[in-house]
Amino acid sequence: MNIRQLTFRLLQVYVTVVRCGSVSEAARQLHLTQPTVSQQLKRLSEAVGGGPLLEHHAQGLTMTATGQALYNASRDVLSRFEDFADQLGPLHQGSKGRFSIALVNTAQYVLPRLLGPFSQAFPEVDVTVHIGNRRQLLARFERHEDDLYVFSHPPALSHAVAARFMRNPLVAIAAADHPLAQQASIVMEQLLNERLLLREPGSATRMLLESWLQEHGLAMKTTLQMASNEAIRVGVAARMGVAVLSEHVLPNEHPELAVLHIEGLPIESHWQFIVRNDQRLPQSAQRFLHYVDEHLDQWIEPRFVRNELPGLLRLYPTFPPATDGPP
Amino acid sequence: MNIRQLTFRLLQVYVTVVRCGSVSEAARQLHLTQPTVSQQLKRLSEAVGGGPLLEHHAQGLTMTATGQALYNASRDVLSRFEDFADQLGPLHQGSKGRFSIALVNTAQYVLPRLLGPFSQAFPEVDVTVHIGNRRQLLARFERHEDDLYVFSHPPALSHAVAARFMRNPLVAIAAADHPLAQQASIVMEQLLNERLLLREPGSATRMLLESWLQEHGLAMKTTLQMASNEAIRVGVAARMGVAVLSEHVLPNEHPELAVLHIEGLPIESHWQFIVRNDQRLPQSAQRFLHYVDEHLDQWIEPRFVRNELPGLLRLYPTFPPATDGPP
DNA sequence: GGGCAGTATAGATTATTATCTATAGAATTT
DNA sequence: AAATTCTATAGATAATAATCTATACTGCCC
Repeated sequence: MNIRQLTFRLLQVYVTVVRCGSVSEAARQLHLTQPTVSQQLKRLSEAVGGGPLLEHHAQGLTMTATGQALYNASRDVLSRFEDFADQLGPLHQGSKGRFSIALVNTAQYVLPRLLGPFSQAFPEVDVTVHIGNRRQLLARFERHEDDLYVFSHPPALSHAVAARFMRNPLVAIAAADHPLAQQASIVMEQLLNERLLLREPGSATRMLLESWLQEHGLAMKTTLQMASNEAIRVGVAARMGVAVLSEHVLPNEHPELAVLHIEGLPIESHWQFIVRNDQRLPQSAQRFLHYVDEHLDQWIEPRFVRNELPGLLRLYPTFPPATDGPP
Repeated sequence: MNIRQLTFRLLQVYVTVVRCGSVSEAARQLHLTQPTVSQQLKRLSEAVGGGPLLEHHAQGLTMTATGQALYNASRDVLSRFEDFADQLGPLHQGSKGRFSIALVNTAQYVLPRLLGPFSQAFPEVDVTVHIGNRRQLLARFERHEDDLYVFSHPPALSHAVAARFMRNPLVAIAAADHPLAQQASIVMEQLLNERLLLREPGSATRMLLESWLQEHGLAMKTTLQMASNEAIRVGVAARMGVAVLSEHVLPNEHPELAVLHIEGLPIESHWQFIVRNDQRLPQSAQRFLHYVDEHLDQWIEPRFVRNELPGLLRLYPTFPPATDGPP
């Protein structure tokens, strides 16, 4: 590999092409013509010298093994220099920068409570938030699209580490004047006789409920799928049926709704941060995790706190590293 | 910072200049003329745009804060691409590459037992070993010159993590026919009445002994400084005096020497790996640590094993990462 | 088979980079 | 103070890189 003719620009172009999955599209994003990008790729491939980087298949590009390795290295290196660029001005340490975080739908109710104070404390950090259901998030995770992920049910962790930070109990709700709302103790079978309002298959909440039922040898009967948690909440209040929802989805005051007392509920689950360990974590994202660790107790009700961040933060030691070095 | 006109070559030049502490010297090493290097520095500084990088002082160069940050980033980035280059051929994972390790003098007796099998198992890894006394090693450590360090008495750990891996007991020895050699129990005061052969101040062995004595309110009397542990060993056999030495320095069979039974001895100390955490650890070095962790028991006598590597290795998770990636 | 979108190659132009020699200024040593 | 060593600047040149336009080659979709 001829490192002498390796430019950061070249890597930027390469990463863009991979991200876009298309040479032409990348050219457009970079405000270049398509032949330029093609030629850059060629030069890069020659500089690297490990055979071709990309292959053209039916739908879009595929990376070769070399291409994949180069992609990983490029991302790491570009990220490292973004961090450096952020350190430039007044010597902030991760208090300036950019990172992206992807959330499962349900977490969007609680994450603002962490992100809000954080971005107030570090206004110079740009946070990009992506919200999606579990399936979408898994795709993003596979493609290394974000720096941080919040899952309820984590993906296979061979290339990632997790830290739970918050309890996410699922409770059953019904309209306040629903017959079941009066009973002191209900068994799940009774609930299943009602019409059950559900999120789409693949959503974390639904998966949790399904696996809980399966464990207890039960199955759903009448169900009605709805697109969002709000829709479900409103639907329950309007007596369309009952639902099992994250407790956090409920507003603080909910006069039209009643939490049912079902044996075995609430179903315990947790939100957790997931960090890839085959990919650099930007300083600003490290800063965020540290900040959350320090302030979690102040931001959310004690009964929901479950802070496993210290274990994760051990991976990013002695932060901030401050200034140091040879004389 | 204009990342577009940032070349790996420029970073290489910069790192070399910093390492050499001199523009001219760097030019020589790089087979360039001095003005070329000067100008490269200028261009780099302009590309970075965070003010000057270096300052010329009385003795050599000093980095500015920006310069230091750039130096760190450059080292990381170059190291990352070296790893990538090593992955190129047949897809080895850290089984090809290069890293450097710095040892305290005493450890040179035991480290070959780890490095030997390792480089037999991974013949494609180049290991550079530096041996020095504690003082020299600290200087190297400060200057980020190596990837791995082996200390007995670790430096301040604010930018590093440590893992002990081996006991290093210090014992008192005398000639086999020395009067003390016959006694079943000796107190340290008796030993101090003999002439004590010592390493130079700053050596780890000597420091340990001194601090042990200080703790017990004792001080040395007649001493004789010698340059190496072998010299001391031979000196003791030749009845020049007695000594306190690492047990590992003794040959397996030592008919001319006797280990004395002194109360409070052996002084317990440990060898430990030190890894900077403000600097990337090359894959091959990670590989080495993993390998040591796995095979330590087979390589050294059980009574000397003290393996704290797992704690350290948690920092470098899921190794090797194998091939993975977006579809 | 004729478009159409994506990609690659060729040739040309301009901008930038890498490098040199020569020289001058600073600092250090003698 | 002279000599030596280091560093910076200027001017010149060859090499390389970045980029374009124009064109040709792919598949794929009707």
